[in-house]
Amino acid sequence: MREQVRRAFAVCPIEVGIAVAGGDWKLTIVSKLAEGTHRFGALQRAVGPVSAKTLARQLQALEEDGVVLRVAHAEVPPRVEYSLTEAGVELAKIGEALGRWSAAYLPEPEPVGVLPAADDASLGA
Amino acid sequence: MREQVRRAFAVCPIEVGIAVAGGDWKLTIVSKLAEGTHRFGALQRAVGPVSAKTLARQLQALEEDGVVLRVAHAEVPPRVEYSLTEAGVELAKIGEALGRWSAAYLPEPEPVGVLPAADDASLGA
DNA sequence: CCGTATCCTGATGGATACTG
DNA sequence: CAGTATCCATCAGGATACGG
Repeated sequence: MREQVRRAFAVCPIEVGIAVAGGDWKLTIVSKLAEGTHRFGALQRAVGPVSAKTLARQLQALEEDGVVLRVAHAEVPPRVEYSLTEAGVELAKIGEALGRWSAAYLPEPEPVGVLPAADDASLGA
Repeated sequence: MREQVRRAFAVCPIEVGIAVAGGDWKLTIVSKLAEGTHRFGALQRAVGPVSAKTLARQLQALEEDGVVLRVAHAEVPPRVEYSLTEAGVELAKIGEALGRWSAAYLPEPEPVGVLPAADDASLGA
């Protein structure tokens, strides 16, 4: 378990959860792994615009906190597969809930330059 | 809505949720407010070892993201009361779920200096 | 292919002192 | 009481180059 997580225990369980899941990309990584085992490269493409360094670090942190499982195959070229532990599966559900929450309560900002479609009313009498 | 949140929309809803709730103390603040309206000072004591500056900033962010409601009373001495919006109430539920998750899956680290109780087995044959 | 090493930047968060 | 201003340390995260 990481030091950051250990320190959060002194405060409250919610902060522990934030310490584990709070970093950028982390819950997205977990939600992608909830769909199935991914290799490193596939995961990077699935998650979005995340750098390899950051993805690797977040995966290490998640592994150390018991959320993801890492299996390296001794092959050439190398193949490393990531999946969820039981704790990870449960955490993924919370991630899904958070995604639903933001979709429900935070209106997507209109992209700049996109005008609302004209309808009959806007054409006047 | 804050710029950080706006950018997260380009990735996925989960990252939006992280952008809103991911900061240190934020979910703890929300969970405390779920127990009822708090004044600034009371909230600071309830949350834990958070500095006034950080608490004020997190509250501003949460207000801007539509999670908390801030009501300032024109009195001397000043009185400011914080409470949750409907979105905040829902977010608090996710915070509770995260707290339960960490309590269930992350074993509390033993405080340094505490030794496991000796039992018969440890005394050897 | 799967990372790590290095360097860099900006954001976060605490301490302290101060204001309305 | 409820913050804000300033300074500061730390760290998260990206870019690039390189190693196994």
